[in-house]
Amino acid sequence: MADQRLPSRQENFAEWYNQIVLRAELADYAPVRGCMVVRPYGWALWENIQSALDRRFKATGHVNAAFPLFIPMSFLEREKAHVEGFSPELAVVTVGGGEELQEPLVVRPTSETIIGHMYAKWIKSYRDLPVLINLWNSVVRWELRTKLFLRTTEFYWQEGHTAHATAEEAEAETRQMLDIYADFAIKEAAVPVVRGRKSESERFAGAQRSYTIEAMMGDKRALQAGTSHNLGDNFARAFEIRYLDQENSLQYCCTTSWGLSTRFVGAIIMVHGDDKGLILPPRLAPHQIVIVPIFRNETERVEVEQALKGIEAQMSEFRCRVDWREGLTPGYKFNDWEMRGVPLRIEVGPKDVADNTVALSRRDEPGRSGKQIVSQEGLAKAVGDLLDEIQESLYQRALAFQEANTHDPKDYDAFKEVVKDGWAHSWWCGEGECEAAIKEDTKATVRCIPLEQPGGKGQCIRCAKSAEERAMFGRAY
RNA sequence: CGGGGCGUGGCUCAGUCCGGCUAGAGCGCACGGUUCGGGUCCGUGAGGUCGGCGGUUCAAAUCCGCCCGCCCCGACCA
Repeated sequence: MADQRLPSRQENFAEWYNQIVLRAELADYAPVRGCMVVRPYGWALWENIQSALDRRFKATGHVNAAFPLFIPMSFLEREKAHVEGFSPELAVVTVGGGEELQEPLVVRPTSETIIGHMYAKWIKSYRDLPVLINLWNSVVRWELRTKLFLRTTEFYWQEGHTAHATAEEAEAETRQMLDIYADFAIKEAAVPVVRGRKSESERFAGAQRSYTIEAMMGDKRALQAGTSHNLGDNFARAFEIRYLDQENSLQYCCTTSWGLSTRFVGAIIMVHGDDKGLILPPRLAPHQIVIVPIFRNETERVEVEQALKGIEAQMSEFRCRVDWREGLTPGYKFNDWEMRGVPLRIEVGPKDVADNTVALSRRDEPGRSGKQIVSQEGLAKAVGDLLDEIQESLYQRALAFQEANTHDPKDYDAFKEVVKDGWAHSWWCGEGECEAAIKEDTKATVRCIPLEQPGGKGQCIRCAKSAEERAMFGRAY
C-alpha cells in the first residue's frame, strides 16, 4: 500500500530519515520543543553502543563516575573561550524552591568546568595522575534547529575527562581516544570514518586541539560522529588544577575531554539504511535475528512451534526473537522487520519442517538473492558466519560509497561542483579567511584535516598559496 | 529573530473561498470471521472542546480580531 511505503532516499532524504526514526520506533517527539523520547528499540541500540564503548574505555584504564546536572554560572565564566562558545545555548535555572537563586545554575552543556573544579581539589601530586574518568549522562544545549538524534536540545552521550602530568601524555590520550572511537565506528557500527584534526574555527570552545571522526551519510553530507579534545592547560589554569612534580615544583596539569553521543544512532541510520528502512549492523542490532513462523492451520502451527524449539535453542548465543504476533501475514512481518533493520531473518514453515531446513534472508541483500535455504543442522554456525559476513559487507559497501564520493578536484571551479554532492580532499593553506570564503561560496566546511597526509606540499585549492596539508571539505549536518 | 506554510478522531487529510440538517473519508485501533512462503479480505464497533479566546449572525469548522502552537527555508552547533 502506497502510504505504508517510506519516501525514497533519493526523493527526500530528510523525510526518509524522520519516517524511519518514528516508524521503526527508535524515538518520538517529546512535548518539549527540540527534545526527544528515546523509545525502547532506540535505547536498546544505544545500550549496545554504550557497552561496546564502555568495554574499550575500561580496557584503557578509565573508570565511570557521575557529576551533577547543575553547574554554577560562574564556573562557565572562568574559561573565556569556553563561555563564549557556549553562552548562546545555555539553559539557566534562576529559581529554586520558589526563591530566586543567589547565583544562577546552568544545566550542563558539558562538564569541563565542574570537572576542573573537582580535579583541582583531588589532584595534589604527580602520584595522583593521570585521572581517567568517564561520565554517561545527558547534556542540554539550546539549539535553534533540531532533528531527532542528530541535534536535540537534550542529548545522551558519554564525556571522558582526563588529567595528565605532561602535554605529551595529554596528546597521547586525546589521540588514543580518537582511535578508540574510530575502532568502535568501524568494527562495531560498520561505519567508515576519517580521523582528523579540526580547523581552528571548528575547534571545541576552550580546547587547544580538537580531533574528530567524520562519516559520510547516504546523502553524501558529513557528520561529526565523535570528538576528542586536547585542552592543554587552559582549564587547568582556569581552575588551578596543579600538582607537585618529582622535583617538588608546582605544575599545571594538561587535560583532555572526549565525547560520543546519541547522534551516532543517526549516523548508523543514515549510513546503512535503504529505501526499505533501517539496516542495523549485526554487532549493535537489538535483534540480530528475527524468526517468522509460517503456517496455514492449527496442525501446521503446532508442527512449526515444535521445530522452533530446537532452532531457538541453537540461537541462544544470538539476540534473537520469534514473531508470534497473530493476525499478521508473514509478508507483513517481513516488511516490518526489514523496516526495523533486523540484519537476519529466519523463516520456518511447513516445507522446512518436512525438509529439516529453514530459510535465511539477509537484510543487506533484499529479495531472492539474499535468501537461501539451509539445513537446521549446524544452524548456529551458519547464522554466525552470515552475521559476520553482513557486518563486513555493510562496512565495505559504506567504505566504497565514501571513497566513490570523495574527490580530488583540479581547480576551484571543479571544487565548487564536487562539494555540492560529495567531499573534496584538497590542499588547504590553513587560513581562516580562506575557510570562510569557501563556506560562503559553497556551504561546505573543512570537516577535518585528516591525520593521514600524503606528504609533500601543494597549492591551496582556493587561494593557490603554498599549502602543507590536505583537508577534507564537505557539507555537514 | 526574518521569509513561507499549517492547525478538523491516534495519523494523513476533505469540508472553509460562497455560514445552514446528526462534521466526513482513508489508514490505524478493538471484536468476530477469513487468510497466512513478500504489505489478505469481509463485517461490526470505539474514538472529534474543528488550536484557544473574543466578536459578527437566527445560525460559525466556515466570516472578523487577538493570542497560542507546529512544520519548512535562512544566521549557531555533538
